[in-house]
Amino acid sequence: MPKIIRDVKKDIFLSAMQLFCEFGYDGVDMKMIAEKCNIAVGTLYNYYPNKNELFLNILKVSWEDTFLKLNKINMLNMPSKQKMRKFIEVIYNTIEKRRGIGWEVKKTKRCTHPKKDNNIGQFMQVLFTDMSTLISSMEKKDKYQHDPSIDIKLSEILLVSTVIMVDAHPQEKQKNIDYLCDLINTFIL
Amino acid sequence: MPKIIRDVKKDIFLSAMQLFCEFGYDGVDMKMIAEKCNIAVGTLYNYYPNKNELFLNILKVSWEDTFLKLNKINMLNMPSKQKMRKFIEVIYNTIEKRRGIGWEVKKTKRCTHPKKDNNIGQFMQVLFTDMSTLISSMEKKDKYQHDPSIDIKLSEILLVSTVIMVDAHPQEKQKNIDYLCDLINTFIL
Amino acid sequence: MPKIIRDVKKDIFLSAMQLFCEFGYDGVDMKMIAEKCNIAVGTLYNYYPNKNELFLNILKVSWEDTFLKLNKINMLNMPSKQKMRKFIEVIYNTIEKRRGIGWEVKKTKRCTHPKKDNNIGQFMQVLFTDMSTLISSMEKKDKYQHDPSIDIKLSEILLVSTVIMVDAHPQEKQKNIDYLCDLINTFIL
Amino acid sequence: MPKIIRDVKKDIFLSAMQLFCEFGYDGVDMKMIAEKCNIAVGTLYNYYPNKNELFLNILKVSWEDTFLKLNKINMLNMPSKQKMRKFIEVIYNTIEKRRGIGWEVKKTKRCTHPKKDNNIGQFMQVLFTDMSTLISSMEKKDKYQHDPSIDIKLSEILLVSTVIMVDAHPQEKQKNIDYLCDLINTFIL
DNA sequence: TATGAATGAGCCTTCATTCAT
DNA sequence: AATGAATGAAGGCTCATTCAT
Repeated sequence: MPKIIRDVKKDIFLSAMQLFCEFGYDGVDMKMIAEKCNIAVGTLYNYYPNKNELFLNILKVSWEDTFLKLNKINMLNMPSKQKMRKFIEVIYNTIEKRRGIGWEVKKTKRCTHPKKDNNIGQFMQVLFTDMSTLISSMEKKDKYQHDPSIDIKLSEILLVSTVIMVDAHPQEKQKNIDYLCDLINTFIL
Repeated sequence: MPKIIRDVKKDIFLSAMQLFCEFGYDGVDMKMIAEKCNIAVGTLYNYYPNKNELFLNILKVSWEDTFLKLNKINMLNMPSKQKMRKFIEVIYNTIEKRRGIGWEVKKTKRCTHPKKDNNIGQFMQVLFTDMSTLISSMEKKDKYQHDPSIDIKLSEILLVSTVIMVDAHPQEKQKNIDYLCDLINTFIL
Repeated sequence: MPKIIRDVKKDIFLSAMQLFCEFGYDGVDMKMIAEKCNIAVGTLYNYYPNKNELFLNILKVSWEDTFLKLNKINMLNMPSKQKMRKFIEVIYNTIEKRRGIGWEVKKTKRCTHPKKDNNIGQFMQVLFTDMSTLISSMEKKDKYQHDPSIDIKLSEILLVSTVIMVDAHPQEKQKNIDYLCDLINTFIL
Repeated sequence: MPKIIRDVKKDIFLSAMQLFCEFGYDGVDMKMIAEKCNIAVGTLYNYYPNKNELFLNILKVSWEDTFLKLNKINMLNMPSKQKMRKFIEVIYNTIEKRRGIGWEVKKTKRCTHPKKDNNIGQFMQVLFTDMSTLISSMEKKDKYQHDPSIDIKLSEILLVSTVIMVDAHPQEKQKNIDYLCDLINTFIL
């Protein structure tokens, strides 16, 4: 019978995630997180070296899970368009769950805070790249077939468009997904 | 022979714009702006009442000009797709000039600081709405014709997609525009 | 054997009080208070949410204690004039201890900054009112007996007169009190 | 026919007085004064070396006039109590007209801002002294006759009490004056 | 490990005063 | 004398991070 030991690190992770989702990076301070976990501020720093890393970690883990699912879909044997729809559904769900954090997708290299070296933008780059690798396995229409940048661009467009749909029209999930499919399928065979 | 008088207000405007573009709203402080203009911090406040207004002003002016152009295009007598291309070119140019500021798009609904409510998000709402009004005059494909939300969604998707293209692939302007046209034309007749 | 733990909150309270007494509200800044306590500015804000609250707190606590004493006196069974002397002694002592803070009396109605509305004036109103309630239980001379404003006016006059006596003639406590008694007893039976 | 030349110095004086009356010393800034006079801020400094001197000047001139009147009354041949009533009426009127400035009466030596050497408190000392000289010529009741500090104390009490009456009960002028007479006459023969 | 008070650099904004024109 | 833009020191407050217990 396993002893119920509170997994503080997880606790922090989840609480911070909720807060970041609701208020965004700058809208959350370490005290809020600590309070939500019922621990002291100092304790946070026993598990995560700083606010930035904590945020980054949340971002990474959130998407790791998503990528697992995307990979599975990718291995299925089905037409690209069908795959793409499944793709989009998974991405939509992820962003829907993460709300606020989703927005940080739009912080790329340029918008990094100059003083604090937050490498969030860097993470986004990785996210886009990973996503594009998956997309690269889908067949494109002739016109785009030989364009080396099509995959990364599709992944970028898909992600930011999903984010804004989730944010601006949260009630219309199904329709949003349909739009997004139509949108991306423009390029898919 | 034009008098060479330094137009401080313009100076501030431009310097601030560059900085906001590069570092985002939160990444810029009034001292940075003042230093970039070689003026004292206090001087900034002779021209703009506060940081938020300065930013908002940059945003507004940037887009005012753009809307003038978009309106002109809208009145032209030509097929929707042609119009749309011209549209996208204008928008692309605007965002290209303003770069990073585009990212503040994220300040829409959810992610506004609970405490310091700068009304940037409010501005973005207006921007999206105005844009969608213009788009509403273009004929959509049958499938989308009776969807009341299509215009606003197209404007949202167009804007965020343009922002990310400009940001991530600044060297491929022509190709980006082509993609964006293909993307949006998916919905246009 | 009492533990010698520095009570920071008390420390701040006392230091701030001394400074406010000496220099008035506007003459004191948070840095001065912090320096007097040998703490960082930020620490102040761990104990009091802002300068105004800190000041108000000092004001309130100072007078809370005083009102307890005044109430006790009020319940005694003795001629009004005797009561009044006891009253005045207590008030004099309070003001003597708090000195300069008394001057903030001026923050009543009119002279409040239009912009930064600290509610010191509001507090003074309450103070005057409470005081007048106590005074109302004392018998007035016939001439003033039916005047509804006599109590509040007496409390106002008593307080400001005490403040100025304490301030201008700190060495003559006994004589000051005698004057004040004569002054107020003009109206008391 | 005298040319109508705007007396700028007088203009500044009057505008500043009105503003100081309404908003108090700290509630008025040089720009407000300049705007009220329709002159540039810099121009103010051609007439008054700084804000403090301007304020002081207003204070002095305001009271100079009052002292002229008080002196006249003092020379009249009438019972002390009658004189005193006339006295109080003049003082009441002065303070009533000056409202906000009246309050600065209560800034005595202690409450001077430490950094800026404002000698307002100093002025108040002079005011009290002058006033007490006038009062000294009135006959006191036996009990107080040989008290060297009675005159200054009476002047202090009279002034601050008048200020608070004017401020707190502006509608009851006549009654206020009656109270003040009763109050001070306690000491006058 | 946990605590949470302490830190202090940093931010936005104000305003009396100066000075080139 | 008049102008009013420019100055920059201050002031109130925040918050990521540290550290003694």
